Amino acid sequence: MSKGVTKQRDDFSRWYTDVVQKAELADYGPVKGTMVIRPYGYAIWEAIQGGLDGLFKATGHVNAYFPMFIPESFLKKEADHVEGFAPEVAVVTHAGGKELEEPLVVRPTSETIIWHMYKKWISSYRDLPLLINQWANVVRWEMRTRLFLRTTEFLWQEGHTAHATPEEAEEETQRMLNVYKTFAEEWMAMPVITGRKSESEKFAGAVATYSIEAMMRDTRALQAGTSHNLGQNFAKAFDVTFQNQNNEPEFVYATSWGVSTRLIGGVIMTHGDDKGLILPPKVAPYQVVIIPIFRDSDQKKSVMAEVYKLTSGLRENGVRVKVDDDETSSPGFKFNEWEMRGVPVRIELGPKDVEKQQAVLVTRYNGEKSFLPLKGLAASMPDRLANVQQAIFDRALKFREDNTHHANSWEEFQSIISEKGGFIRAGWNGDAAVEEKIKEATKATVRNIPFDQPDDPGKCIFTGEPAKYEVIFAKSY
RNA sequence: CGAGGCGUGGCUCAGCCCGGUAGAGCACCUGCUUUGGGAGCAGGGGGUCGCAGGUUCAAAUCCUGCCGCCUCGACCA
Repeated sequence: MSKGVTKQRDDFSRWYTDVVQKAELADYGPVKGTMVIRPYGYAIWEAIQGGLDGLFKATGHVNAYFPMFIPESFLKKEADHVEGFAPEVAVVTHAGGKELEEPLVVRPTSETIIWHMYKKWISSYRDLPLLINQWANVVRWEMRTRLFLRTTEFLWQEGHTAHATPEEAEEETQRMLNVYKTFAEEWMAMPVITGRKSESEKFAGAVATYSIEAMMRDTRALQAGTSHNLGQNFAKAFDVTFQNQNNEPEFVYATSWGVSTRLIGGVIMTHGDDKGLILPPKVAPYQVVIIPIFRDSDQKKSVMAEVYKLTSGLRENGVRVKVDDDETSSPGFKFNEWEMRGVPVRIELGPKDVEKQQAVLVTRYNGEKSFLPLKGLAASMPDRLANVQQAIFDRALKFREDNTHHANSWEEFQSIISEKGGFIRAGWNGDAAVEEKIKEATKATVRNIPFDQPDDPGKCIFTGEPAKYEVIFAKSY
């Protein structure tokens, strides 16, 4: 591993790829656009899965698994859906040494196969709601790819629910969007704006799409999760009806919602600095790394005795701790290495510390160094980690606020986008053609229409007409 | 698909113009000395120069074709 990474200020994209590879989160696969998620990166994903899965279960969902191969004809059953996904599906035409009777598509998302199955499982209002989630991989043949942010194959979870009324479906759609908001903010320390997507950006086959949008450290926007109200579109396409309490047949109402390994990209770009990753304690594979320091075997003995005592104390307090006792690399090397990997807290313990019964503690996000008595250190760690978690959230929120602007005229809008970047809150008349023109002129798009609306959305930034909403404009990933 | 660029040890690249023993830094291995912010010295292993043809006494180097990758545009969690 060579020293350092490209500075964020010099080239943010290169900084990102450098960090991903040097922190050993991921590497490129041999097929264009594919990604190998390395153990350290996968451990972050496991922490994300663990947190989200708990929130899904707490809201009544259960996990299941549906096949990766879908008959090509399924995809064609919903008009918008096929139109949206056809260009990016991988199709299997040969298998078992023969050409297949019907080609199979590798799922780009699972609505079609799931609704095919739901038809078999739903017949009465008593079968509803049906609240299923799956953790899976999906494949979308994208033209331009970037590790974690957009890869040909990626890991995600997709929730697919079935309801008896449109109100229930809408309620579920919003509930899960809020689960995503809670997770993003409380686990990943990534502040997000919830809102509805414009017609042009909504999911292929949805009635309405809602999203959480976060700001990265280069002030661009990242769509970090989406929740869709699918109405009866898929129920109609797959003929899924239930008998209601009046003994009448009715099409089922659907939702789907998902987040992906893109979240890892989000956490990197929300908190990272020129020394590398900064991980929120709640999703960090290791929350504390201990680096023992010694010269000879006598020192090693006394230092390691304290290290093991401290380690077991931390574990008893529920802290994920790593002891880096590799004797082939120097302490200085390890400091840099674990900073690159974003471990929230580093503890140095050497002969001087054993003598004084103290340890050196350095917090990653601000580089603060303190000397603390060994006594009580382990017990205080959960609180310290909680403080770090809160501090990096606050810092990210302040960054977003500092880089969110209001524009009152088209000229002002253009100059903000070209000179400052960031989010712009501005009025929009809701016209897709206007949205497209703004995109052509500035590359900024409507990220979402925030739920949090002012009493008067003002005038449309482009046409000057009365605005329908105040929306978030930004350049995005 | 349109426009540029690049393929040489694991990585980053030099060498190519002007044909003649395949190199550097990092990484790796061994030994000794080191270890509180990316240790030092000594020794060592590792490359069909993307692939296939051609020119030549001789090709990493010149010519032709093919393949792959990267950057920028049209698609997107």
